[in-house]
Amino acid sequence: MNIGEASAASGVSAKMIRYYEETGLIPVIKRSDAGYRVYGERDVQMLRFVRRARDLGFPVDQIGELLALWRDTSRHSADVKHLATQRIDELHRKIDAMQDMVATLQTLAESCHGDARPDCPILADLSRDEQPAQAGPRIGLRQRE
Amino acid sequence: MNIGEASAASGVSAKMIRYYEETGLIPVIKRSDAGYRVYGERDVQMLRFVRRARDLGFPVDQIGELLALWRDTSRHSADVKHLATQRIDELHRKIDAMQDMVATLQTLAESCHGDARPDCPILADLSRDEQPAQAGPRIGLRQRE
DNA sequence: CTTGACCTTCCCACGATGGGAGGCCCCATC
DNA sequence: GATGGGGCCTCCCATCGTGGGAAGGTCAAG
Repeated sequence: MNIGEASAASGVSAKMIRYYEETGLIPVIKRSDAGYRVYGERDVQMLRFVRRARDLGFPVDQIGELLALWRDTSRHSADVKHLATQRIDELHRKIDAMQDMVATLQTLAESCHGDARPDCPILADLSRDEQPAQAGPRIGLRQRE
Repeated sequence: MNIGEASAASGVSAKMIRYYEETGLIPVIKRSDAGYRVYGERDVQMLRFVRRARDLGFPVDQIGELLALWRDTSRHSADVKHLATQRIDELHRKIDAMQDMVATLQTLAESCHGDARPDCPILADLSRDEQPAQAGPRIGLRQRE
């Protein structure tokens, strides 16, 4: 099976399959005489595994760990469960942060007339003077600083 | 005020201030004879505005719109409110998606013993065969082997 | 044998951010 | 006036996951 078929069967784009191989997330695949990558059923299964895990929001390094556990038939299910619950905790933290943002935005939006007048507390709040020193528990989806 | 002071006063790193200027999010700042960027109070206020909006998770292009509204003293507060409520909706959608992930992960984790045995439904589920949602109409894929 | 879908590698781009090199500039201290 | 250190400048590179595209080799069907 060539990369195109493997892509169609796994739902991972050919670009990303090559990228995963290059970065070591998945092992180097054997080649045909012409240099084409040749995939087997097991490889497709592995790619599907990666895609599902990405869909669930696992970061790539965690997927590497999951893959290692998947390949290791003597692995402890506790290890897998640990990664899953860890991921659940992370998601909860992000959800909380986003709910905080929603609350702030809602407060601001409610105090904004929403008419043709130019005064809007949202803009006033955004530029208000505050102490930027204690950047605080940097809510937000990106890991900055 | 030089960029370092503006950075400290606004909470935006000097790197990012230059980046925002380069990408047009904020206007080009005037320079001293030596080529140093020189900031005024109003500029610092603008940078604070940007940082606050980033903290609230606004994507950069939306911040550009907000900034335009902020500068435009004749703007309609309805425009601002619209952006805010739009952002609230987006956040709600993301929160829902993440809660779905949490639910899936929790179901999987609950059905995993979490002991030393190698069988764990999480791994089985991740590699299970499913219809990969056919990424697109890939014309004429050759069927070999 | 031609055609064209497919494969290969390599380079570029995004968005937002940080790191660092190499080179000016400014001010304080000697 | 000279020297030193720290701030500033512009570039380049890296991240992370993904897509786009060019240039060129391969393969199967007509």
